Amino acid sequence: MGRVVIKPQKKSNDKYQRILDAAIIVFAEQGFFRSTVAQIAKAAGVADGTIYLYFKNKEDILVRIFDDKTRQVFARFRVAVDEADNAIDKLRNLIRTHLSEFQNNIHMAVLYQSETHQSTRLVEVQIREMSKMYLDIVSEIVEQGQQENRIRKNLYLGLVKRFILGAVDEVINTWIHSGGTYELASMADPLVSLFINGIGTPQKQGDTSWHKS
Amino acid sequence: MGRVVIKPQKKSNDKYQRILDAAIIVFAEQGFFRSTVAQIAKAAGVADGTIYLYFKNKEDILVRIFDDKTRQVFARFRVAVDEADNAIDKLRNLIRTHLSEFQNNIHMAVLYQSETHQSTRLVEVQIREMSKMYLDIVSEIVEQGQQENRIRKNLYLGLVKRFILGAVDEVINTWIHSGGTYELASMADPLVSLFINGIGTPQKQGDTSWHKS
Amino acid sequence: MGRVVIKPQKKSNDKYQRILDAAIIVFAEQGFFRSTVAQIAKAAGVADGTIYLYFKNKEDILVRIFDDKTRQVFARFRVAVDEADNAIDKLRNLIRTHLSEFQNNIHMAVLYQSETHQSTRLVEVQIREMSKMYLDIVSEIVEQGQQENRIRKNLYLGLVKRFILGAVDEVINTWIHSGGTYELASMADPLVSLFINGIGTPQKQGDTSWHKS
Amino acid sequence: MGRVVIKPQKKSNDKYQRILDAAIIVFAEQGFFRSTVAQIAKAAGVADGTIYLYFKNKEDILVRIFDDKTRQVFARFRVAVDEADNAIDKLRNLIRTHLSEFQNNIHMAVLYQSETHQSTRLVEVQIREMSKMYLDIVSEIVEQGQQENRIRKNLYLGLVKRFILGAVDEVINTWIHSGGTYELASMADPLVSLFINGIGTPQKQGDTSWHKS
DNA sequence: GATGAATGAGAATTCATTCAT
DNA sequence: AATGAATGAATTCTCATTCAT
Repeated sequence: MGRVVIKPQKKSNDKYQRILDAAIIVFAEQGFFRSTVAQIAKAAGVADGTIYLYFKNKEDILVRIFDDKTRQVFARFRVAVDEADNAIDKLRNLIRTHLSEFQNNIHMAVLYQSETHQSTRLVEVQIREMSKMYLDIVSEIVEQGQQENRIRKNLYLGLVKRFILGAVDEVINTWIHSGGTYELASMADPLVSLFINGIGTPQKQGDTSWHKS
Repeated sequence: MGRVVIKPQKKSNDKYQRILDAAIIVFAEQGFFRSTVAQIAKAAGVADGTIYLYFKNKEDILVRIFDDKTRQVFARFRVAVDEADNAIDKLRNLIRTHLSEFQNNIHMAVLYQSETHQSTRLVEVQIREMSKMYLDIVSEIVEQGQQENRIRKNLYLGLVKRFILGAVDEVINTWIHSGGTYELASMADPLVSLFINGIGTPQKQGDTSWHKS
Repeated sequence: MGRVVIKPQKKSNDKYQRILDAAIIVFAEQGFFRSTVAQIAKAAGVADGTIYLYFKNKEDILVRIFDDKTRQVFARFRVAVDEADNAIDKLRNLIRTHLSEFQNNIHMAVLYQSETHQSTRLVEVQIREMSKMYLDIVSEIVEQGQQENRIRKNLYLGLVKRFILGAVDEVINTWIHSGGTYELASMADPLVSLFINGIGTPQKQGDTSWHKS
Repeated sequence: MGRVVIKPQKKSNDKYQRILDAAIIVFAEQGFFRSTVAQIAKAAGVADGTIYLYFKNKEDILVRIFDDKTRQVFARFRVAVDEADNAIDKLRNLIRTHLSEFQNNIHMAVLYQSETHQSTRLVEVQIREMSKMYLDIVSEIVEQGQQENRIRKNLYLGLVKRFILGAVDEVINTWIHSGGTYELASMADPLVSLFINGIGTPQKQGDTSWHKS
């Protein structure tokens, strides 16, 4: 996949990309089931039949979107995290990148939200993989934070990961349903603060941890 | 099959409920668009045409599910919250009820997760209303907690609400995709602890702001 | 329940009439195929199933309408014709009655127009019979007129009958599609005049009609 | 007109015509409502779905039949009329063409008879337009005849038009219901004679003959 | 490779008719 | 007799996919 530049290949690749990009928009705007292959073809500026030269069927388009596009996005998460040193900064970089990538790509954000919350996912494998990748990064950060003594040690890591991912997801979902207007990335710092400090008053002995009762 | 004869209720209400209950299962298992009216009819033990005596069309079934079922569930949240005195306990009751209601109603949980994360929702109005109801309860609790000095005052309330709802949602979503096997309600206390205390180490005094690096 | 036996019988008859009358209106307004049995039942103020106590099926309603109602109307044509002495007056009475009956019964007029011009008539037998009855009356009148020397003898009777019936029908059809507003019966005299005198200028002599007498 | 235009293809034009022609026959034989799209497709030798590449829906097929076919027919009336000089000959040409066109096109004749006599017409606009066109031609002829002193001047023109059109229509309708067997066009001359001379005895002021042959 | 016309399986919905009450 | 809920056959229309050009 890396060498490139052979003419027919390039041209094909061009159509492949155009179809993929068109599909992202059409799927995001109408949902997978309400979208028709004809709509995607029209949006991509190709004939209906051409779709089937590049994709096995309608569902395959969705699968490839997740294969190609979301992998790229998630790769950037890795980079962003590696750019920071301590756990808190890593977490902040992760969330900031997460929010800004989705902000720059509202159609992918919509697709991702929609597909991840389906019970019978069309892209089950891909989502599991990406979800795991994301949660592994968070795990890594949390564990580093614990070593750095910036993050508490008596945590249920499996839950902490959901806690963080879920909050970020919901912020994105709210943004989507508001029409994607306001500045999403600016939510990163306040979110990290909530993750780290919680909402409780710090001065109290305040331990309401779950293992108590 | 012969001994226990359950009388077919002459009350049409019976059929209405049977169709509704059947639809919840079918929609949850296959998704709205992959489900056919014939499947629902079969699951409900009625003829295809009978569906249309009780529902305007396929979409109307989904709308009524949200109108009827989820309202009932959300009414219980209110009750649970009112049973507690202080804000922390209210929050714990809310989340515990939320989790246990969805645990007892996995199909509704699936439907709810799916519909709330669609971009073009079929039940937009209902979801907006319920979402607002839920977030209002959370607001109320947070504000009471601030008066009780149990919850910090320098909070961005709009974000705090998403932060809490998102985390709970993600816990439910994870549970659904694990097959709904483990005890969901037991996540309530650990979650509340995370909300209140965050994941940061508490020993640092006075640092409650997020912009301090 | 068995005490009063007379009432139900009368009541039944009442229901029969109500259904028939309701059906005439519904069929006229929507056409036979677009009308539903449920609509007729509702218009008649009876239950759907009740229709089937009085009529074999939907088509049977239409048949009975023609059997009952139109026979009554055509009976009056006979009476009107018999009230006049000479052929011209008989023709005038026939047409005047025809127009005024249909004017007083626009829904029947609509039904009649519609059904008589269908290729596969649902009431073929009835229409043939009534058509014959009408044309026979016209024949009778024309023949009497020929004996009275009021009507030409070198006529193709089969055509003359159509010529008269067609013109009257078209006048009615035009009236229907104008909304049935103006005075239909007033067309009788001018029509008869056209039938008798034609539209040609009378002054010429030395007749050469279309076939050599 | 702002109708939705369906792609006029070169090769597909063939299919368009085949569907149209098949539909004329199917509609004529069974009536619009009893005809199914599947029947038309089968008669045209195409798949059911193919119909919808060329027509918006079932009703659209009927509309296009009237748009396309009947306009052609009516155009010929104009030509036939223009070929004659005096009013009587024009009228004869009109009626002769009318009868022979419908004779050569019995299915269209059936469709036309049926649709024009419906109260709620599916092709209201088209029929109104064609009806007006026809009646305008008749008006023109009559007025010319009056100038030529071949047609009486004290006529109610609105009625005369109906009188002529109705008689012709009825002759066609009778022919249709006889099975379309005999020679329809041969009715033209006798009909014109009836229009001109009427059926009354000319004894008063002599003859009412309309032409010298 | 591209095309887009053609296909036909499949789905939603309607409604005449039946039948238990 | 009267009801009207229930039925399911029948119909219209959509759209993913194919294939001849």
